[in-house]
Amino acid sequence: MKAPVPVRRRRTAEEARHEILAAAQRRLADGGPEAVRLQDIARDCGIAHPTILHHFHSREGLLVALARSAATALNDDILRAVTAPQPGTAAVLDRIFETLGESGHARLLAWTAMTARAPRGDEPASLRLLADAVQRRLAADAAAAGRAAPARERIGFAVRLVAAAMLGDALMGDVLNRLSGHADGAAHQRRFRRWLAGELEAMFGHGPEAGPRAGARPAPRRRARKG
Amino acid sequence: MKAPVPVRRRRTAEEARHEILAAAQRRLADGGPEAVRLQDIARDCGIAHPTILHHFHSREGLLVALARSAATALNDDILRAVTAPQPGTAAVLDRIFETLGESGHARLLAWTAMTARAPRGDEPASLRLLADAVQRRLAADAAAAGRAAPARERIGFAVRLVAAAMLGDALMGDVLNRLSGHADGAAHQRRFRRWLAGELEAMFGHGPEAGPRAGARPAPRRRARKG
DNA sequence: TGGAGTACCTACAGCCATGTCAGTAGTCGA
DNA sequence: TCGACTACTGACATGGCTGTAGGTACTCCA
Repeated sequence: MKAPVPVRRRRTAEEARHEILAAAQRRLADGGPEAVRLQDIARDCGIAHPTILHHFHSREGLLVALARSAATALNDDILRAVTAPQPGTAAVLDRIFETLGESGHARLLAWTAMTARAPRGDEPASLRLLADAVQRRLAADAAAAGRAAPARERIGFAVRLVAAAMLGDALMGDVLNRLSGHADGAAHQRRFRRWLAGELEAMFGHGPEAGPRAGARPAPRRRARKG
Repeated sequence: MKAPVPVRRRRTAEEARHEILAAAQRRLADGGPEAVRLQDIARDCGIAHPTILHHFHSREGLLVALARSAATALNDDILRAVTAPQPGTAAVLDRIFETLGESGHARLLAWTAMTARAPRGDEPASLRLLADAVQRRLAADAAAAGRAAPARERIGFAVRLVAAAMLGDALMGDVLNRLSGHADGAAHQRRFRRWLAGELEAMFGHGPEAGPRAGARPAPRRRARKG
């Protein structure tokens, strides 16, 4: 009845490490930090737990690797979300939020921060790169519209604001929803992101009316100014 | 040499529970969730670990109590920060950030969210109350200045934005600093809060010039408008 | 002042997660 | 096809953490 599953499946070391990390990430994301147990991860991967130790030397080694992989994965995701072909601000926020929330990156990052297992600052300063990208785009748009480009520092702060807010929201969105008295969390969070997108565009003289008012309108169509 | 420390110190049950929770909170705040061990907490309190079990029945019981106490403590802190006698926006942000960061409430809350040990929604919707308070103040200020009061929904969103951002910053500020390429984290975070305060005041037509520009000025003196 | 109640203790039991060891079985090159 | 290499395994050792049992001492009240 049961298919003759090969008793052993042999992977390359890299494959094995990757599978194990993925399983560990899943465990961490939806079970909290205490759920990262070698035996469970091993079961998820269909291997014996000493194999994990073989590849990562110790549980601590696995956790460090996990933190590193989380950081780089997050970097990649963020950069991809921004480098993507000219989406609206709201779309960017949605995409970042999804990445952070659904793939558990926010949790990974939070856990990383909480346990002080942060990788040695050898990762690229991705938020700075991100701010650079945003600045370039805003400067181009401003030039096209005959306005002055926003100051660099404000852009940096805004990026940080969005990063912190999206992280906080991805991580503790449901708590915030409860504290706000909102029953339907997801919908409210979406409207919140729409609103934030509008405010950001207004903040940088980029919105449909270039005024400070944006309200909770559906995502403003900023492409109109260019077409 | 060693002072004749009383071998046993007898507390009321409430005192004991309180001490234990405080110690547990400290452990959690600066050691991560895996650092909440009965034996360590007991040592911190100068008691034997079965005493903790006597008061909380099990480790899980302690954790649940911890989550509850964290939620109410955070509520209290937030409300106190806002109910306080008319501080500037920047001061409020600083105070909330401190509460969140230094007393480890952000970490407690994050852990609560991560392990899905959230207390049953019986806590007051403190963010809603907070938004109410902010709305009252803004309405009064607007009336005094002969302006229209900001819409309720925008205030709610702004409160949520600030909450998420302050949580994210308190929890993962150093990570954000590294990703932004800022070496001196604390100073940058402070300037960031100043900037955010300015933007918020501008956003609600409340700043010194009521314009969208606020930059990184030192906290605007909005009391001038009233004196 | 004696007894009930309970905060607190020491000692111990059991469990479970990490880590070790010695061996097995795929893979690859000579 | 042989040998080296290594991914992988089952069985076991170990340590530490939670939880139990039974006793001790403090407090309060009749």
